[in-house]
Amino acid sequence: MSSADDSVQHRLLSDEADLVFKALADHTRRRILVRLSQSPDDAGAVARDLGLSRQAVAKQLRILESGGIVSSATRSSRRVHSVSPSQIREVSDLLGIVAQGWDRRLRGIKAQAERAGEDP
Amino acid sequence: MSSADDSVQHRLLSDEADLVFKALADHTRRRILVRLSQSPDDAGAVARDLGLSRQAVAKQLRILESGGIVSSATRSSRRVHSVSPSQIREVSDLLGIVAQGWDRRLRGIKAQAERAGEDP
DNA sequence: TGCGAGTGCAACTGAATGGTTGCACTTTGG
DNA sequence: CCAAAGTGCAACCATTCAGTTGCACTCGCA
Repeated sequence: MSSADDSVQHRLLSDEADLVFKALADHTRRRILVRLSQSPDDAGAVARDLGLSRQAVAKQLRILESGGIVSSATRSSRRVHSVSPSQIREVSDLLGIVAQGWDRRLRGIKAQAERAGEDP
Repeated sequence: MSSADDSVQHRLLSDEADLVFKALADHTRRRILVRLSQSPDDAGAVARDLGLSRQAVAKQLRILESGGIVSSATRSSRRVHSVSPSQIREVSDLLGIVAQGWDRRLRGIKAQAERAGEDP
């Protein structure tokens, strides 16, 4: 096991990863994400489009923000939320490395795994 | 608004995506994933390593399987679970496109969107 | 033949969570 | 000046869910 694997596994199990994955795990939050990607807006406008209460959307936006997936800017009394792709790209890259690593490892493991299974 | 965006948004909101994201959202499941990536094994062995009951691990393995993230092979009375990277790669690519798309939208570039998104 | 180690299924519990409602506050515009 | 529309905070409800426990089953081996 290389130190690169250690780094990936550590990041996979970090608190930050937990926030990002949890933020992406909910269907409503992904709907908000899609809606926000079309045009940044305040919680009320998003709520009207998705057929939810303003507070429900605000709550989910807080979770999305905690994962760093959306960012907000307060303008006078309004709060405009927009998608910030950096964290999404981070997770994408991380999972890409993970899949690649396991692909490589699977090729090596396959033979001995079968042998060990056939004759333990 | 290209058809590529429609495809990405549809996949982001699909039931399948829901299963995958939910499977990745839990810390214990990611620990199981990491453990399984080091060597495929049965639920009991994983449970012993992680300090959990066998049934708890089996339950999480079922969720991981429903998301297509791990696959299992029954050998006699044992069930050996291993990571299957295809679904992880799928999510990685999806999020990559999403982040890229939003980056691109900020710059107003559309040419690559049509090429990158052939509709299935 | 029987014991140990593996499996699945099911019920239960406690915690987390998504959504609603209600209230108090700030800002804008007629 | 005051109503409309925005904000945050908090309590409450229903549902989901991770983990445990218990039971019945199958397989391999001594």
